[in-house]
Formats: sequence, structure tokens, C-alpha cells
Amino acid sequence: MHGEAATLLAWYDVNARTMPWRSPPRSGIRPDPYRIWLSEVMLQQTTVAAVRAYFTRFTARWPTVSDLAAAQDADVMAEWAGLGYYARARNLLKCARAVRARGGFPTDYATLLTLPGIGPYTAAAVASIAFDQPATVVDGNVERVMSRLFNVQTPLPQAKPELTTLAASLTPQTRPGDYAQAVMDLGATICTPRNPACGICPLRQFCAAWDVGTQTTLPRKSPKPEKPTRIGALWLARHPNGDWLVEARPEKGLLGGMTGFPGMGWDKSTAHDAPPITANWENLGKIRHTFTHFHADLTVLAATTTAAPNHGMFQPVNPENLPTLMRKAYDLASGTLLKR
DNA sequence: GACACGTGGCT
DNA sequence: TAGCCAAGTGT
Repeated sequence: MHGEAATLLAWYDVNARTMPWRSPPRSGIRPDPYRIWLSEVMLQQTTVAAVRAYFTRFTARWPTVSDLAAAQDADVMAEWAGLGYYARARNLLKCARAVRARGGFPTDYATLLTLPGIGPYTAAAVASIAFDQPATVVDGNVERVMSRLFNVQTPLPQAKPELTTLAASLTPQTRPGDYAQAVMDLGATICTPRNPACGICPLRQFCAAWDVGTQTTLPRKSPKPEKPTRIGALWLARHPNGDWLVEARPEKGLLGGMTGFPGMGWDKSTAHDAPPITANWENLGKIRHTFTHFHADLTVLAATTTAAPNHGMFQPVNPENLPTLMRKAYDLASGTLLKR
């Protein structure tokens, strides 16, 4: 085993963070593949702090992968609301049903990779953490740690293949799951993007960036394109009985599969060119919401009406089950209308 | 390879 | 405040 891996495992034995899906190192307890898979999907581009509550709710409601496979699509989407990247929830259900159909999770990287919503990272994470296979996880933490250990000056994303090769070269044959979590914990707590704690880093003696003082400049990143701003509107029609006029968004694309209010001008997939219902619309002001690749400045128009809608349906709305953009509009409209 | 795809916390 | 960042995947 490389000195880096042995040193990191010894550090992890003492410093492993506690998480609801994790079994402590050297505890002898095999982690539950369902919980590892669920947590890894939730953790894609998402912080541990944000995931905790969702993970607890999901596992309380659906304790096994078969329970999840039997769930209603709408229940899973509603439970995922607010966590973002909703394609993950759609693929989560597809994957759960595929796993149930084949009688359990596959244990090897290549087969895991064929399942919906499981890419190179998640396949390696599940194979190593849940099944003790020597697969190499490469996430943002690993990229940062490797770029510094080996002083890689190539910017991301071009550097990804090189960093993957370097990460694989350090992965041990024993305790690969603990090793994978150790690198990620190191990246999350010591080898951080800004102000890395090199003074207490167990890998400092191995670190090429530390030797030449480049650690805070790594990994280099190619400049990102500027975000455009899209201008538009949302129509929030409220029935006197308390229902709201909503529509199910298309399965694919922005906020796919989620409940939303009819709108125009900001989202090509659901654009309407006229209000969804005849009403005396009141301008309540604007909300601003930033997505990964654009800003949305939306005027919120609201009305109370009993007219027949041109599209969408009047339904009860639980704001907790709305994606955040729609939640912002709801909060503005419900606050204003209820004051009357 | 480039781009679409959310959200909340931190600086 | 505006931008950066977080355990990526699908097309």
C-alpha cells in the first residue's frame, strides 16, 4: 500500500465524521447498500448538511429499496422537493425498480454503472463503500486533493482524466471503502477549496503543492460562461376554496416532474403566451431565482377566481412540496392574498 | 466535450 | 452583493 493511503486510513480511523448512512471504521458493521446508494445520489452536487434531513425522511418512509420501488412517483417527487436536480429523484425510482426486479443491488462497478442515475462516481462509491470493491471514487474533493498532492497545473475539466489516473494509482486493495471516504473527508475538512488547513494535514509530507506553495491556487479551473438573465412572469390563481391553479411540469427539463404555476417568458418548455385563466390580475412584484446556468427575474401576477382554466388544474398546494422558485412565488402570493 | 440541470451556505 | 462552491449524471 502507498504511504499516502496508509497514512490517510490511519487518520480516518480517528477522524471519520459521523453520518446517518455511514458505519464507523473498524466497527465490523457492513453498511446497508440501499442507504449507501441513497445517500450517494442525494450527495451529488449537494452538501452533507442539506442531505441529512432528506435522508432521514426518506429512510423512515421507505426503509428498503423494495419499499421505495413500490412508492408512487408523485410521493417521491414531493419528498425530494427543495433538494434540487430533480432528475435524480426520477432516476432514483427507476433505479430502485430495476434493483427490485433483479433481486438486489449489483456489487461490481461495471454493473452498477448501467443503472439509472448511477455514473462513474456513484458506481465507485457504492462498489467500494458497500461492497468492499477496490474502485476509485473521483469527486470534487478527490480532484482537489490529487491536484495538490501532485501539483497538477492543468485546469479542470481538462485535468479530469489525469486526476482520475493519479487517484487510481493511490487506491489500496484493502479497505477501499474507508479509503474513499477518507479522501473525501480530508477534502471536506482539511484540504478545502479556500484556506486549506495544511498545518494539520496528515498528507503534508507527500504534498507537491505544499512543497512549492501552490496549494491555494489548485485545482485551476477554466473560466465559466456568464449567466444570462431571463425575464418572465408566473400566474398564481387562487380559488376561494383555497386551491391553486397548478400544472404538472414535463418529465424532462427544468424542474422536470415537479408541480409548478403556469408562466411565460422564462422557460421555453412550458411557455404560455396568455394567462391560464380569465381573471383580474394583480401585479405583486418580482421574485429572483438563480439556477445553475441562468438568473430568472419573474413578475408574480395573482388573482382569486372561480373561472374555468384554459390549462392546469385547481388543486390543494402544500408549499413544502414545491421547488424553491415556485415556493418563492407562492410565499409572495399567499402572504399578500391572505392579508385581504 | 459542452451544456442542462437546483439549492443553500459562505465570503 | 455577486460569485463560488458542494460526495455528478444524462444527453
